[in-house]
Amino acid sequence: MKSVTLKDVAKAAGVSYATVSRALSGSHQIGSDTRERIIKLCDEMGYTTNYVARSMVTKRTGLIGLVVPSIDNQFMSELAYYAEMSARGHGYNIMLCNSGPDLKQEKTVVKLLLSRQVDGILIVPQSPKTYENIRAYTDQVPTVFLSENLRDQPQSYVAVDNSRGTYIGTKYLYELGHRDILYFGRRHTTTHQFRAEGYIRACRELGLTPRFFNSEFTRSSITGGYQLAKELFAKPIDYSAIFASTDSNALGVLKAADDARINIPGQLSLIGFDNISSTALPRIELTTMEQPKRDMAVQAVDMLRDKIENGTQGYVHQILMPTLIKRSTCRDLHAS
Amino acid sequence: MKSVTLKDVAKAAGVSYATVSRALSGSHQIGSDTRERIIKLCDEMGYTTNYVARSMVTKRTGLIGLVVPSIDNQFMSELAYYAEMSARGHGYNIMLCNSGPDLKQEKTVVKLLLSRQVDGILIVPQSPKTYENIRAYTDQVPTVFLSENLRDQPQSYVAVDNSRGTYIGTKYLYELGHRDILYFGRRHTTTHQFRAEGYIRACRELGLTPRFFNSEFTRSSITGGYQLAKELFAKPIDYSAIFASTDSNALGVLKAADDARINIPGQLSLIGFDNISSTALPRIELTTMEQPKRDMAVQAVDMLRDKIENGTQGYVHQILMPTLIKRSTCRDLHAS
DNA sequence: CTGGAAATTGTAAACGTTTCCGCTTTATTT
DNA sequence: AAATAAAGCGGAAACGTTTACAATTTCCAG
Repeated sequence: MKSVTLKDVAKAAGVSYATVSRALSGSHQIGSDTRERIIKLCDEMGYTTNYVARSMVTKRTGLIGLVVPSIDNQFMSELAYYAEMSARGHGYNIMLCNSGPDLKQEKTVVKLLLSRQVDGILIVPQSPKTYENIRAYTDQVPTVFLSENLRDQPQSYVAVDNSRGTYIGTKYLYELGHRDILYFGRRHTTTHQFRAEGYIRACRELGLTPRFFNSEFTRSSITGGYQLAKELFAKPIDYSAIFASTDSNALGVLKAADDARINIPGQLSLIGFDNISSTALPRIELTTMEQPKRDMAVQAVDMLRDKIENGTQGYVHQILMPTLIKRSTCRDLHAS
Repeated sequence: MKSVTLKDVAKAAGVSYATVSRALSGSHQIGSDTRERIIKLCDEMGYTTNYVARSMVTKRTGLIGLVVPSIDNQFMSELAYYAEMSARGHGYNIMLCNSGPDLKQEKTVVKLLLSRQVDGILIVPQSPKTYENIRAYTDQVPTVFLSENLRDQPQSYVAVDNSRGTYIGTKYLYELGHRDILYFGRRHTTTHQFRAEGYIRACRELGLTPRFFNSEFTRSSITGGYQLAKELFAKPIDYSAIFASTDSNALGVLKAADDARINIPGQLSLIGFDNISSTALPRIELTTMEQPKRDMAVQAVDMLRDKIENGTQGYVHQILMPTLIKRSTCRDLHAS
């Protein structure tokens, strides 16, 4: 269990341990012959550098805290995958924390991460309140927010252009011949305010009347969407398409429609937002607006690295473009 | 950016920093009046203990390395969720690493985790070769394997009773009236050997003839299952049910069946294994064998904690029971 | 009062690195 | 050949804790 340290190999090599350190760090303050000899020796003795000790003196841990509401969520686990791969490629490791549904836990894990001396924090907020919830810590450590637009907040984030996403999506529905489009789902977070705005803007341009069906309390989950859709389908259907604020919500709509024997896309078209992997499943094939998760994750760690390594101050809002993924839930009304 | 240390609050309190340390560690080597005074002061000054420095002297980091082939996989992200929650509840944090598809990367991340001085490693193997791949490290740090049975290996793991799972599943199909059941998918990892064995055992008892359709190379993915099922459905269908080795494979079968206009469960019944969350989706509703992911994760971290905290030697194989989740892809042949 | 045990606090070492500073030794220039 | 520069290496401090040990104070019995 006792591992070999710098001192051990120094003794074996007959040099000071400063020399061993230099040999390994690729410093040019050392002769190439001794360097090779020492490196070979380290290899033989099975030496691996102790990051904890190194961190002690360099004041850098090479650790990035990743806090997500819940890693068992397709959107976040995809983000986490790309973030970890990218971070590790640049010499960082990821400390994963679930912040759960309540603000207290979110604050707790952020504090914990600070205690752990992470070099930076990547956080996908659990709610719009996250910003003020952890405000006290964001100036103690480089932080970038992921996937939730904070509108005018002095914080760095990368997010998709949500407004543009719904704009593109409703325009697509219009081109397919739809004139009565219902916007369904969430509206209360900033992300969803943006999405609602894009929808409204498109309606204005297209001469359509925006219509909403939403509830303050529905969560972005399948069951949340299902329950709300149940209510919706109890009433007469005087629209030809639904724009769901979220893929999960759309999946709930799909389920409720099946229950009510409403044919999608035969009687009703449906489009979602996010392009979570479930949407591509057989029998689902949901048309949706894709969030470029890979780019988002990669750019977020790049942004964070810049703050960490160059001490970049200020904040930047990185907005990525969503793209339309055409699948099978939207009917072309022009077609026979 | 400069944070307040023990020395700072010691100076402010007019005591030595050993005293401050004792006040915070809840040691009873200290007067309760000074303790309270110091704790209050720490709070006011915003002191948080530096885990890196603490680790230096305690030789414990409170870090658990979690290595998974890919976190953006429903099964693993669920496991990761419960593992992180449970670990944090016991004072540990999770360092997340994707090991990808190749053994080299898996070895690399394990080495990295050792350098990081993690107290233990939780690993879901990417292949049966994982065991020997990281054998050199498993005696340097407490390690428990997750979800892949290693049969007689001297390593601790927690896994589901795969053999029993397929046994229960095929018995269920039998009770529904099925007499020709095809086992579809993977067979080459130990996990899948067990699954195949359970299927064979049930067939023997029931007087059925085991039949396999598999390929050495199909991966446990939807597309892998899809491609293999394409081949399968090119031939005549002389069986009434398919037992897919994996939910993902089953989803591939579903897709291929839809393509081939084979009605599931009308013409063909289908059962999977794992109960990944996609199986519960509307229009999918796959009948499957559930792996108790939460229990698996929790027990794995308990096992690891025992090794870490009590220095428990030896190894233990923890086998959990799978349960049948009846949904809509298996037809009851007795019913009208 | 006094002796000594118990309670409280201080001192200092240790953990394994990195890095600044200075001392040799060798190479280069004039 | 002397003077100067450069290269290679060792010594030692520092990072922020915990903890064994020593020192001091408090308290109570005799």
